[in-house]
Amino acid sequence: MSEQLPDRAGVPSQRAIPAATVARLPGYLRVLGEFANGQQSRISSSQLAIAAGVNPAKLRKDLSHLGSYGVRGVGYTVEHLMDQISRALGLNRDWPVVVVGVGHLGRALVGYDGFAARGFRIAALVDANPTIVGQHVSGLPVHDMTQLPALVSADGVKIGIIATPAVAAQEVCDQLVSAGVTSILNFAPRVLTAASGIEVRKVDVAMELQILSFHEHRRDTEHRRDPVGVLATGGPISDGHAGFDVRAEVGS
Amino acid sequence: MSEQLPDRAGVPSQRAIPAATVARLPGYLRVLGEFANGQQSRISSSQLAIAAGVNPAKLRKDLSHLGSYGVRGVGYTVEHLMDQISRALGLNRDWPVVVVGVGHLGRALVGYDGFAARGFRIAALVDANPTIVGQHVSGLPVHDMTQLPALVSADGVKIGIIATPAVAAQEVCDQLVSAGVTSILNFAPRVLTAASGIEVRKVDVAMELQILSFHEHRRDTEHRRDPVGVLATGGPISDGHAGFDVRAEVGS
DNA sequence: GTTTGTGAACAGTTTCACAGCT
DNA sequence: AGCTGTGAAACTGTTCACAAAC
Repeated sequence: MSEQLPDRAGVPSQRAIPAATVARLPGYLRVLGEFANGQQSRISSSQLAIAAGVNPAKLRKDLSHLGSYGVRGVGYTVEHLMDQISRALGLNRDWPVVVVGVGHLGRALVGYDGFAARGFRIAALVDANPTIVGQHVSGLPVHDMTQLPALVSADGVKIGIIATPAVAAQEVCDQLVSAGVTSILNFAPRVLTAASGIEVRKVDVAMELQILSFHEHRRDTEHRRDPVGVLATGGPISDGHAGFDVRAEVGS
Repeated sequence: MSEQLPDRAGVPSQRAIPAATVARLPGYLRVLGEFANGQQSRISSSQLAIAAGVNPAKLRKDLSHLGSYGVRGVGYTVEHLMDQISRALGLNRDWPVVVVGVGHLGRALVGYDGFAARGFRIAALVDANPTIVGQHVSGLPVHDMTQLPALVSADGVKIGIIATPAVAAQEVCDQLVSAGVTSILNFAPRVLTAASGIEVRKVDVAMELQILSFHEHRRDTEHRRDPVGVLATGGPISDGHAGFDVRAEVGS
């Protein structure tokens, strides 16, 4: 941030992008894609920020971490910005992905178009259930778990998705890691333990609903105690999208 | 935190639970449930913290915001703690939920057991597609969008789930809000705009994958430039689960 | 002895406000 | 004029370390 490594070549330093920034870049990228479709070739920080649901200053600081330079007095070039963000995220290549667990959720994931749109290609489907193995889902065959190491190494798969029941998740995680996967997206409601170099992220619907429940509950009890205004209760949860106007932009 | 409101009755203040804490409470609750199943009635902060994948100090601070008191030298009572967390999250009641969009994803959600387990009851399924309307999914009829206001008010639904294609999401969001829903979980890859009192959370698979892609990309480029160690690149992304041992506990 | 609860130090993130460039 | 990039301030969140309680 303040530490500006000189960086070997004249390449703008992409060292040390803050975690919070990385988590927002995909959102910017999607919104930029919409502007590009709308034939717009230049965009200002406030235009993009409002569309992405963030504060303009935050957006500019985020972009500054990429070494991405807009033009003062003018704004950013939509295409150039998309290119820079894609590069920072490593999206200018194809990422083969293996999906373990081909139940309802796994099928929903396989059928999701947003996958291919960003360069994620489903390289293989794997399941432990013998009645599912051998089926074809969206044109892809479902393999047995024993095939996992071969499938992963054949395609150089580094990203795995766990869409199994909770009880199987840790075992699947271990097998993915020993097959060579180093990034995991876990949909099972279970804490996963993995070696320290492995990046594990989770999507947990029940947890999200419980957070919403908290808000509804708070709303109730506050109305009861304080019918006029809102007591100090701390801002939005977790991702911390700050609403900054009457209509708050939320989500990505 | 430092401000200790005296609070009207002798009730421990549950004012101002930090957003980051609220986001972790569901995880604690699940892990506690596992210990309860295992017949364990008392638990220490470090035991629970390790199982939940967080730092023990963080866990204790989180619990202290609930006014939840353990016993020094002993630990916490599993059942009492579950009760306190449930209460803080508003889970000691039933929450009817409406699901809009009954495609692959919607069906996966409807079939997900974790729902009912925490008191979330699917009150209604709604879809805009005439070929889906009238079908039964997991025993529940799919209603037409025009029925939304009636369904929501009949059951006092406050929580809505959007599982539609991206193009429909904002329109659905508006309709949910005008029907009386005040908390929304959005699965569509689209920024939603809603009135400031409405709580919107999102689940975005493509975004999660892109964050994993960033990590894989960074791993690649670092190995290339710095084969020995790891350069300063900032910690884990977003939720900030700090690994604090050789095996990092991740997820919830 | 053990373990909690918490002030204080630290780290990360957001926002402000303005200098600097077009 | 307009808009970006960025120090500095403000805020939020995490971790340490220890006094207090059992």
